[in-house]
Amino acid sequence: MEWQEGKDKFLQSWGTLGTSWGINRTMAQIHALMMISPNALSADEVMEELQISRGNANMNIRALMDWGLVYKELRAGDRREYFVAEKDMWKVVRQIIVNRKKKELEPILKVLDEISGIDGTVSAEAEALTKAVNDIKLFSSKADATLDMLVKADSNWFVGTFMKMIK
Amino acid sequence: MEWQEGKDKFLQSWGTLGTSWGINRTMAQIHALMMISPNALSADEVMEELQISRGNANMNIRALMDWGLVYKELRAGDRREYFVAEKDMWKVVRQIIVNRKKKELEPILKVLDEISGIDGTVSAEAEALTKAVNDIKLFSSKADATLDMLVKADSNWFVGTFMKMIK
DNA sequence: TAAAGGCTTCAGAAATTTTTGAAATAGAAA
DNA sequence: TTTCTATTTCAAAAATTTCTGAAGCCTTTA
Repeated sequence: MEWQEGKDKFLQSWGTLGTSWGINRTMAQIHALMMISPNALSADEVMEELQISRGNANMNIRALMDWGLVYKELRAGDRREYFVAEKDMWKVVRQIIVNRKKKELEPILKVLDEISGIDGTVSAEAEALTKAVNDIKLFSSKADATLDMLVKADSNWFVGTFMKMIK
Repeated sequence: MEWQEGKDKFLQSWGTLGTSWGINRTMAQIHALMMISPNALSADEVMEELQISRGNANMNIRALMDWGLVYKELRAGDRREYFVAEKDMWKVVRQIIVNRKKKELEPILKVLDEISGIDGTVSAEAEALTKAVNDIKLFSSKADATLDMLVKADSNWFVGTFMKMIK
């Protein structure tokens, strides 16, 4: 397989994967492009490579920086900005966990707490709701703790201790 | 908080959560509705409760059955079909992992395998691509193994052994 | 066999998300 | 200060996803 073909296939697949996880195709592709680029890229290079508009490139690069997956790099004597992606997969995944946990797990836990205050003794429906909410709360707080642990753990610890355990 | 208010809040939040994970709002809401319902529901009840069309209800209930999250229940002397959701959170999450792993992780691993066949010695670009692909492959196969383990494990084992470990 | 009740399908409509491109803004160089 | 280059913003357009509703199908009952 040619390099160009492999690259295109990778960018394409990564975009698709992003889509099915609620991340927009372009953001995922920009990240993929930066992951496989040996040097920092300018907005123009991203636009050219992915055939997207300046606005689109700008907004998604910004979003990737907000997620902590891409950093800005400045060059002396050059007014343009360049960008590099975090390339350590473990750090990438950790960063994604931290972000999504904050944006999604925490709000739902808050809602569940509010709901679990209802009186579950008045009807079968209310009882079922209370039970489901409590089950989910229990599960979610365990998931939350597990993710915290994963995030704090470093890659070596994870690979060593955890992978040994599952053998 | 009233039961009705709690229920609405739950259905709404669960729908939103689904959306940010690439699951459509209605499918997530139907599942939520069935999770908190003490008895099996007919398509008409789902339509009524969520104010959606018959076609929409039918398609999403079918999809939930394909995912193994909802079962059909027949009643003697009644031609209608009723549906119940799997209510054990551990089983629900396991089922979701199995499905998404198959639909998303496996295809990407296949693509990565294909790409990793390129010659990484010809340019810095090709080398960077090869390295990134190999890193992702390594990480993904570990994730794959971890998920397999989680899926095979039962809830008690998980809570006991694993949670003890992270203390 | 016909009629009735319920389920499925899918083309078009509606809603939502993403992208464009040009104007506004920022800030460095002249 | 003015000009020039680059970045940001955002309303409108395009693309994509989801939903509707009615026609057709399938099964049971009369």
